Amino acid sequence: MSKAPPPKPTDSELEILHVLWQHGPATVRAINDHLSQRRQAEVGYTTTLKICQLMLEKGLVRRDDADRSHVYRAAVREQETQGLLLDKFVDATFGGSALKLVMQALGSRQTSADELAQIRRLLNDIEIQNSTPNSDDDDRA
Amino acid sequence: MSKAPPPKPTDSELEILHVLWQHGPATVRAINDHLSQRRQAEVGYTTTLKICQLMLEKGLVRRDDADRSHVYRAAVREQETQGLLLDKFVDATFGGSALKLVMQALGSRQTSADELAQIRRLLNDIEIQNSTPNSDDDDRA
DNA sequence: TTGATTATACGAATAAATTCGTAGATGTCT
DNA sequence: AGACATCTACGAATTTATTCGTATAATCAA
Repeated sequence: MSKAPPPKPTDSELEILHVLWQHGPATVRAINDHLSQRRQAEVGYTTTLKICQLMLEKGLVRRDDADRSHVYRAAVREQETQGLLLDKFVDATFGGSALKLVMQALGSRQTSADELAQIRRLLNDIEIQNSTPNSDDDDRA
Repeated sequence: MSKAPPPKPTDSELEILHVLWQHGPATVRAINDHLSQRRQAEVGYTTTLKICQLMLEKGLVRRDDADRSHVYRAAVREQETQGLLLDKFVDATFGGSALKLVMQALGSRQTSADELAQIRRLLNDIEIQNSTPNSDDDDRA
């Protein structure tokens, strides 16, 4: 039991993860450029560097330091991380009820017909899976 | 322009708001009892008191100090507050895409048939509203 | 009345997240 | 080589959230 799972990223860390997920491995310089663009104000270079270093210690990113400009890449998957954050958020804000969250998200917001269709498709898939319960047991039958 | 809208509550503040939303106006003692129950560890009484006082300054709660034991009540509505928090969360975690959030919430989670039915009903309502866009204009047609 | 209980107010310690300055190493250009 | 730019490492200031101790006032019980 030597590996602790990476902790929940903070807001700033999540912002950097978004850049890495979207653009792939990048130097601190490149990350900083993206962040500065995405915001209204400039971000200090050493600020970004510091957060990258902290993320490395936490296991949220890995880095290749073969060259002088180290290259960082995400060490956590986008969906898994979002799922982790979502769990916490649902607990804290909606008392653990994912249904309430979905209702709120869909109800108080403009949703296009295309998006609604996607959700319907997902609902169908889920119901199919629910009616075909154990797919991991009968693969050797 | 004298009133600033109440700010986003912190995690602890949200926990207190949950108590007030669920049980109505309450003294610090009562709030503290609920919090202590809801958690594993005890919460210091003055900790709860302090947060209530800060929430009062922020406009998140109001209080009746007619009696010696002041009575606090929520000054923000549950749905509005959840909507506010949800917006921030969707921006930070899903790049502003409520669809991704819903897909993640439904996809990586056990959802009962009953809940799925509720969501379907909501989808139907939304589509009806989308296809009857301006209900406040054509009611005199 | 006097002592114990319970309340509020206030200050401050602690912890976490964010920010940036500075030092020193390395690389580049002329 | 020498001047200048760029990178990492590190320390520290700042801010925010959380926690609780202590002082003081009000209430209650004997």
